[in-house]
Amino acid sequence: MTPRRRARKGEGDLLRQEILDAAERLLLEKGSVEAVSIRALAKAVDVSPPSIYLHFPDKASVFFETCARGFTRFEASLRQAAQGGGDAIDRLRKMGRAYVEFGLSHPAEYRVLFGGGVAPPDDAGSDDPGVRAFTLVVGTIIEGMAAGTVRGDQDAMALAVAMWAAVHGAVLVLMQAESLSPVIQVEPAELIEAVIGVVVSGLAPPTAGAPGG
Amino acid sequence: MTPRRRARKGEGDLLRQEILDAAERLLLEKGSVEAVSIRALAKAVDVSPPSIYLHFPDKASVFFETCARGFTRFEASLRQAAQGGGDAIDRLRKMGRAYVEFGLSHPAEYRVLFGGGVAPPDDAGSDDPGVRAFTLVVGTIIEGMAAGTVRGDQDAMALAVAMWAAVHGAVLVLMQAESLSPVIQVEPAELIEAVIGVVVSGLAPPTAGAPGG
DNA sequence: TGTACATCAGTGAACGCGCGTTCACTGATGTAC
DNA sequence: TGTACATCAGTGAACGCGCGTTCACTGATGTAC
Repeated sequence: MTPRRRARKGEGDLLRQEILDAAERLLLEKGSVEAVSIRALAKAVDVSPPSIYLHFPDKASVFFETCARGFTRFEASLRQAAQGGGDAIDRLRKMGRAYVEFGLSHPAEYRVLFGGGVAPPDDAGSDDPGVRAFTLVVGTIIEGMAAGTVRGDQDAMALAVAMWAAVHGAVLVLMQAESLSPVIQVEPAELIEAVIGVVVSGLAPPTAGAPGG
Repeated sequence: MTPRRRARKGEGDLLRQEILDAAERLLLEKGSVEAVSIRALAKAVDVSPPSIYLHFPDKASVFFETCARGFTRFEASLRQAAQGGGDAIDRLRKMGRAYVEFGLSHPAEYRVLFGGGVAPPDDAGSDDPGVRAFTLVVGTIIEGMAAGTVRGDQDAMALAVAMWAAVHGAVLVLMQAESLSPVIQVEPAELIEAVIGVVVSGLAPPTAGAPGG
């Protein structure tokens, strides 16, 4: 391998960024951290494997950093949805859409972020962007309860988990949409709206006399 | 290693079953097929690695068969819930509980079955137990629509996917309940009921004037 | 019942592979004089 | 401006490891005579 042109002064971070970009790309392609080797990563950025270690202490660190970037983007997209106008229910609907769309457009990254594979650093505490995103949902639900547009007969946190679980499941189910298509003959876009529609109307106050949760 | 006492006549399947049992146990312990090696499996049944190949053509076959057993049990438990009394909504609620309880009591197996890792055989078609279980949900929803207890303004298949996604997400979120506990201070049992309550009331006909899905 | 033999469920050793990581080395870049 | 030198981002080769799988072999079991 002819040596990569050595980084000039001020270009020290160039390879580092290339590595992170390639890690993200390969993760998307391969679907899991285990399936992306340091060797493959090095090849993708046209560098020898040991070069990776000039920029990261070990493999886990590379993917941890990749995930940190992903989480930050995810939170930003949910926050943007939460800041749109409308009442709490409208905003919850928008956040649900943003969540599902993020997941479906970054499937491998999503899997890594929310698959429980990579734990956020212990020192992140509630500064973890995933936690911040969840907190956005909780806050919106509490606002809705105060305004009477969200049912008040359940714990706000429990309702937020319900919403979170539903959209999380929706992403995973829709990711397999191709393999499901022989069974389910419905358009993906319609499925997204159906899932969000069901869970959001489940968040509304129960009709008097209807079976509660 | 002192040779395992050779199987006697009629005991030919003994080791085979021990292997499948151990595979299931190790899968639960390790959490993924990749994390369970043939060598570890052999050690667990106190046999040399090549012995596995006397009973299965390769590693994938061992875990495929393990999963087939799991899927069958899963479908049975959902079917039992579906056969309970009550109207469609009641039965959907029971099926939801059965789904979540199955997932939480067989976490690793659940991950393998529904994580998209192991595909059902192509020749299974709609005889695949997973598909049969899903079909149960669709059928119950259609019954409910006919009886007017389930909303008729959406495709039955789409509503079934919504329900499926919600309970699937619930299982995965609740599996990480320990790591979530600093964030969510709600009892798991309460969370299960909240998720099912939300999705089931979202399946009911929308209140006139309320925002539909 | 006793003995020679076929069967076949088990074995230990070894295969080639890709992995993460370490090591001593190289040579272009930038700098001190 | 020219030259000797320090720096350090890159390199190729090799490490030890565990993996799935194959192979020729073994020896208890069951059977034919």
